[in-house]
Amino acid sequence: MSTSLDTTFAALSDPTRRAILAMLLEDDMAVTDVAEPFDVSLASISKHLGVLTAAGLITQEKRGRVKWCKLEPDALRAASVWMQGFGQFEPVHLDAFERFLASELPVAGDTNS
Amino acid sequence: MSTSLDTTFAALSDPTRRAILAMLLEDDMAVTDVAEPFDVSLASISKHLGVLTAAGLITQEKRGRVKWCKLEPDALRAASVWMQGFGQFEPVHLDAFERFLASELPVAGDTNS
DNA sequence: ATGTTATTCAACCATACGGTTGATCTTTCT
DNA sequence: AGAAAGATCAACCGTATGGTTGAATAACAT
Repeated sequence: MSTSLDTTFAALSDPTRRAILAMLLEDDMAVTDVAEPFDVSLASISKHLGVLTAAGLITQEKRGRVKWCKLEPDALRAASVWMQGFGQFEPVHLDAFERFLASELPVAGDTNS
Repeated sequence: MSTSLDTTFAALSDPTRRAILAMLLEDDMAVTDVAEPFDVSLASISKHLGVLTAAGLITQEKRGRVKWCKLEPDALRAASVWMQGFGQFEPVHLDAFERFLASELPVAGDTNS
C-alpha cells in the first residue's frame, strides 16, 4: 500500500488538496459535498480526489450513486517520519495545527498561496 | 521567511532534492560536490538547489568561487506540524529514519521512485 | 420510460517541471 | 596574461499538471 514519498509530497503540494484533506478530517464526504466550497469545476475536484487516492491519502467507496471519500492518515506516516528526521521538532501543539487549518480554508475565493 | 506549504511540499516531492537534503544533513557541501553522486548535469543540480533555496530548505553562501549549501531544517517545521495534525504518529524512531535515508540514496543509477 | 442526480471521461489549453547543451561570468592557479 | 575550475544563465525539448467544457455512465425518483 505504501506509495512513494514522491507521490505523497506531490499530492500535498496543492492547496486545494490539502484543504480537502482538512475537510475530511472532520468526517467522510461525498464528492459533490467535497467540491461545494471550492470555486472550480466538479471535474477538477474529481481529478484532485484521484490524485489523493493514488497517493493513498484517501480511499473512495461507492455506495449507491454516491462515492464516499475517507481520509487515510496512515499514508502520511512515511512522509512524517522522513521529515522529522531533519529536526527534533517539539511535540505538536494542537493549537498550531488549528491555525494552519484556518489559514488554508477554501472558504473565501482568495488565492492565498 | 516562512514560505508556503505549497513550495515546501513541492520541493520535497522530487527524489533528487530529498537525496540532496539527506546529504546536507551530514555536512555543508559545495555545489559540485552535491552534484557528484548524481547522474545528471551540473546545471540540473543547480536548478534543484535553486528550488530548495526558494523553499527555504537550504541556504547558499558564496565563499571565493565556491558556493556552499547548508541545510535549514527549520523550514520543515510548518510542514511537519501540518502533517502531524493528521495522525497521532508515535515518536520517531531514528532507526526508521535511517532506513528511509538508505532507501533514497542516489548511489546507483537505479530510478527507485 | 423519463428525467434527475452523482460522478467520471475525453479532449483540449496554458503553464510548470526536469532535463539537456552551450555560452557566460567570476575566481583562483601558474 | 592566460588557463582552468566553480557555478549559473539562456534557450530549448518532452512530459506532467491544473484547469476548462461537453458528453457519457450509473443509480435513483416519478
